[in-house]
Amino acid sequence: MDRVIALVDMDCFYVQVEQRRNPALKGKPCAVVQYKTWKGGGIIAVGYEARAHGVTRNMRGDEAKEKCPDIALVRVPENRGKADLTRYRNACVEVIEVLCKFSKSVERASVDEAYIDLSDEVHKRIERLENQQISIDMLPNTHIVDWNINEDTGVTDGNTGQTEPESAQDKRVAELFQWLDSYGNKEDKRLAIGGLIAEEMRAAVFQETGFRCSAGVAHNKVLAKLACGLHKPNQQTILPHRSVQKLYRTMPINKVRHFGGKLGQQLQDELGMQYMADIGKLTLKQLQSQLGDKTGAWLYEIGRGIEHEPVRPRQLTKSVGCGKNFPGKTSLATKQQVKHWLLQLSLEIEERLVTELDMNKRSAKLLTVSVRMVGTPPQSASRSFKLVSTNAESIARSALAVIQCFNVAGNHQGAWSPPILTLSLSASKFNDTNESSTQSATSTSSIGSFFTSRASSSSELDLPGPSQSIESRVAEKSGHGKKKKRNSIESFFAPSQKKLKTVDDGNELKTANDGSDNCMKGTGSVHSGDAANGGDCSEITSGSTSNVRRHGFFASKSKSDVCIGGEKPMSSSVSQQEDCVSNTVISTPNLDEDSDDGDLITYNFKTNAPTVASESISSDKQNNTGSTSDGGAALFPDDQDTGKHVTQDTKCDADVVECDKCGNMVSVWELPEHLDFHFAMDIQAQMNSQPPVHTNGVAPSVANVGKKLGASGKAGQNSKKKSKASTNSTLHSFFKRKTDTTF
DNA sequence: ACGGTTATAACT
DNA sequence: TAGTTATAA
Repeated sequence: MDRVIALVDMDCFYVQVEQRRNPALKGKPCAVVQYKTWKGGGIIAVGYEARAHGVTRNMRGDEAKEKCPDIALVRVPENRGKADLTRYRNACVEVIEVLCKFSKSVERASVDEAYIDLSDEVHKRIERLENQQISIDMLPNTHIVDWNINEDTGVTDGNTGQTEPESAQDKRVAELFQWLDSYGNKEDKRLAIGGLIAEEMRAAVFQETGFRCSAGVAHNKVLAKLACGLHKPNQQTILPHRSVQKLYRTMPINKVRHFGGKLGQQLQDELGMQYMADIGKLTLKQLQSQLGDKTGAWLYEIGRGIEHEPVRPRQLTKSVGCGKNFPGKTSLATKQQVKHWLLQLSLEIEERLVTELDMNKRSAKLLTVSVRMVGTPPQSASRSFKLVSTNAESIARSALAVIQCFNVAGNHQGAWSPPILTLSLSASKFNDTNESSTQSATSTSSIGSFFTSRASSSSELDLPGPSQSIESRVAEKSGHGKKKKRNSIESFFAPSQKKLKTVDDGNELKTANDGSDNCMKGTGSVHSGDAANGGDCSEITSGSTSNVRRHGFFASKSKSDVCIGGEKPMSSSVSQQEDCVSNTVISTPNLDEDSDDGDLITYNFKTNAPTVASESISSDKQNNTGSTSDGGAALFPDDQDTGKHVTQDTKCDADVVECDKCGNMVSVWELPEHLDFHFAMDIQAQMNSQPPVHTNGVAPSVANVGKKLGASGKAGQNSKKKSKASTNSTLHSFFKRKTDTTF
């Protein structure tokens, strides 16, 4: 009771946003839907006029039309084939900004809700206004949950037989008056002032954004939220501590925050509870023995209207994610589809991350890919990897690499087995790019400085955002000890940047920035111990020796060679290991075959991952999928869809980009290899024009890589060819082949 | 076929 | 500690 908390909830937010954009919709029954084809689209917001006709969320557009023929259905914008909620997120920012004028601690709870801790503000006003009375007209839209009047909607109390609107208003005023006049404790007075501030906040929100909202004011978050829902559009409710028990007596458990799911069901099913008041009937011991010490203690207090969850000052989200469902028959059953959607989602993520860096000076460090697959029940799983580039294609490739283990379909035929029902990407672990960026990667080693300088100079040519963030990470990481050197080497193999025009289904043109590959992080250590140390992996920095972007080929090698964490997704963790073969450097596929999709990555991934400590089996739920820990390479023969597939794939896949180097259209999934081609071409040109200089690390590195690669060459035929990779002739043959198949 | 997100606790 | 899953909104 030491706090005064307000929960502001925007009324049918999306609808209001649309009505503001199109004023003609104001006052009319309307709803916002996404996707129109399936039964008129799914409703995600309903205006109050439409609610009056029985339209609800979780209803299809068609049903809404039946209930309310006049309803205006506004469609959520669609981008890259998926719903795009940017418009609403932006509107939310407007609101949050207004709220922040009233308190330092504003927590964005969702796109349309925010908690505000008004304690400090209330305290200030008490000192200033001292004994000033709070009059009813200062709380024009405020309701009080009091002890002697039946709350809950229009259920007549049987007392007065007046007209609805009037009686309601009279009741509100009467209660408010009674409360203001009767309270004697400090707590209620503070809540009253909180209500006053809430009125001001809501007025300001409306004035500055045009949006109406409701609010709840109480001593904690749960009660503020509960109170807010008592009087909804454009009103607010104060819930004094004294009124809690009365309210609880008729409040169904599942209506309260935290009790809407399993917990609430459990309380009802196992403890026979029905209303919130029932919680308070059990002793602390009883609750704890039934639900555990922690939950029990928490429940005990909630039952008494007490809760301590703090309002966490945070206006920005902790993660940026996007996803899409592919229900029923639309499930993704081919690699083509999976790749296509991964790219679409990645494009949105990229856009949002760039904006994030731009607007809030921060960048995400982790990318989590989640999938839900057909099964009974549907199976979910997620994998994450260190994010080193916001580049969509890079993200998409890495994402594919880490979820390919879930595809148990025959490698060929481009099938994806259990079909995917949901695909989503989420970027998190944001770090401010402000500070860390400046203190460059002061790698003292000659090699280090050599590559470092190269990297930075080349990145200057690129888009400011992403490239800079990469550098900052380099600096950050190079900070501690021995990893520095590795970074330098990694940077050599890491992709450089290059701008590419992406043609999306022939409709949009987009500029892609750097090409550093995500999923490319290195632990640098070969033993499991270190590797298991998950997040400790150093990242590959972006370095370049040419203006061409390259990853697949050389990058892969460096990974398998040095055993740089490579594609290994973040650390150990059960399932991943299953896919892993062993940390031994196994053949690294080569451009030759896997030219198709950046599957190359996947392959490496498997071979490397195992560096992690071998533990656990852990539940692994029902994960059929990769579970078959067939450590062998057989499991994921990583679609070595060979040459022809490549061409075929390229043709079928609409996700193609134009290579700046040669002007050819190339599938983004082949880009790394394609660019390797140019890169190698350049090297060859250099070699031909001037005698080989194998002095300081540079050339040797390349040669080394080539060797290892060859030694561990994938399967028969090509491995031979590879083994000579370090020689000119090999390079030559490589070019030749590439040229033949790709062009 | 309740979609798209976001957050946090729990488990390992 | 941190990745993955479950829960809740």
